[in-house]
Amino acid sequence: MAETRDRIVDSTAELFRRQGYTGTGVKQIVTEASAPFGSLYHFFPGGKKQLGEEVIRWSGQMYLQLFVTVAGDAPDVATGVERFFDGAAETLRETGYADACPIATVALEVASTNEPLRKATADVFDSWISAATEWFAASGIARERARELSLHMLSALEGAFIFSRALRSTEPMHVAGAASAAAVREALAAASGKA
Amino acid sequence: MAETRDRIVDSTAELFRRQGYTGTGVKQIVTEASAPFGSLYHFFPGGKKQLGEEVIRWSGQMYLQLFVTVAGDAPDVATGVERFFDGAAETLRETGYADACPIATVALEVASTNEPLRKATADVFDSWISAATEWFAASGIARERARELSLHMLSALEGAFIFSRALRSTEPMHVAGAASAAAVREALAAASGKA
DNA sequence: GTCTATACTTTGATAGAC
DNA sequence: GTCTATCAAAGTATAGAC
Repeated sequence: MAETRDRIVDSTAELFRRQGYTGTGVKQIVTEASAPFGSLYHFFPGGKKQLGEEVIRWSGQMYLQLFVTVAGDAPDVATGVERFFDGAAETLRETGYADACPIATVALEVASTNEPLRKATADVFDSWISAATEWFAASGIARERARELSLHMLSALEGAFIFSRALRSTEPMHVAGAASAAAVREALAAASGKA
Repeated sequence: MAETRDRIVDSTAELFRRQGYTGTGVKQIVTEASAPFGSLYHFFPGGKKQLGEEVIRWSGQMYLQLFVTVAGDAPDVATGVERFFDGAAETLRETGYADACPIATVALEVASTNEPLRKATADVFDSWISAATEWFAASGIARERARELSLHMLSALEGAFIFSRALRSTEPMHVAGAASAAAVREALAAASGKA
């Protein structure tokens, strides 16, 4: 079994993604993590706020890593995009439409109510956008176009999470994935045609 | 000044969209609505749950109406799409990135925790998808393609709200709007080419 | 319909023994 | 580091006078 501190972070991340920040209580966190109540305030003297910020940043890194692993293994970027969306759809189905983006719910909750946490979500999103932009650019797509593609793809992904979870259907995720992959293929064709 | 009941619904909708369901308290609602505390339970005997469900459905209708008004006035569907996204970006900027989708935050919060409210968000989303599909189909786009376009466009819209609010930037919304409009133009060209 | 007071529960957080 | 008891505040909801 992992360290107490790690279990707390892990459980919090899982609860945040399903119930959001305000919907998750510290008592529920320590119960889920099988951790002593006192340990939460031992490791996170700043309480729920400090824990929340750390979980947002950590979850964001993990999810970026997942993207790199799943999409980076594909033969080309368009296929990589499609695989990532299909994987997200499969995860949704397997978990009863619970496990989606680890920080989207929190991001919407705190955007207008909690500046430190909002900043944390913004930093995570910036890191995703930068990583995707670099990835597309490495395939020969002009940097400006690569950034637009990244923003549109990530927006489609996040929005598809909302629809798929609410409708309990993988259709929105599969459609968004196919459309995003198509946009990437087009950009690739335009880039190679120009070269 | 509007009726007490209407003010309660209106204020709740505004608070839900900024802070979500769990983040909004009934005391805050009546304060914001300048309504007597007892009136909330007079008009909504089912309490916060009943009020929440009604607000979700009402907000969803209002937002669909806004879409029809803004996008329906445009000379063609692609321009309509672009105008709606640009309008959303403008609203975000004007309100300090607070006023986005009226039910997205709630939808993510309740998707795995509150079945009646989840159902309400699903019904609203279904109505949006159907309306957009009909709208695209009326321009000659094949119904199946029209549905895909609708899902992708609405996903991009919702996702762009997340990024724009967190990053406090209209860029994601403008990019998503331009990309969605481009996809619609392509579908229109394919439809007229085939005819 | 309005308004106040209040009951009951849950929340985040702290103290202090071990 | 662990664990329990407990606090003050905020949450939802109800009762009853007006």
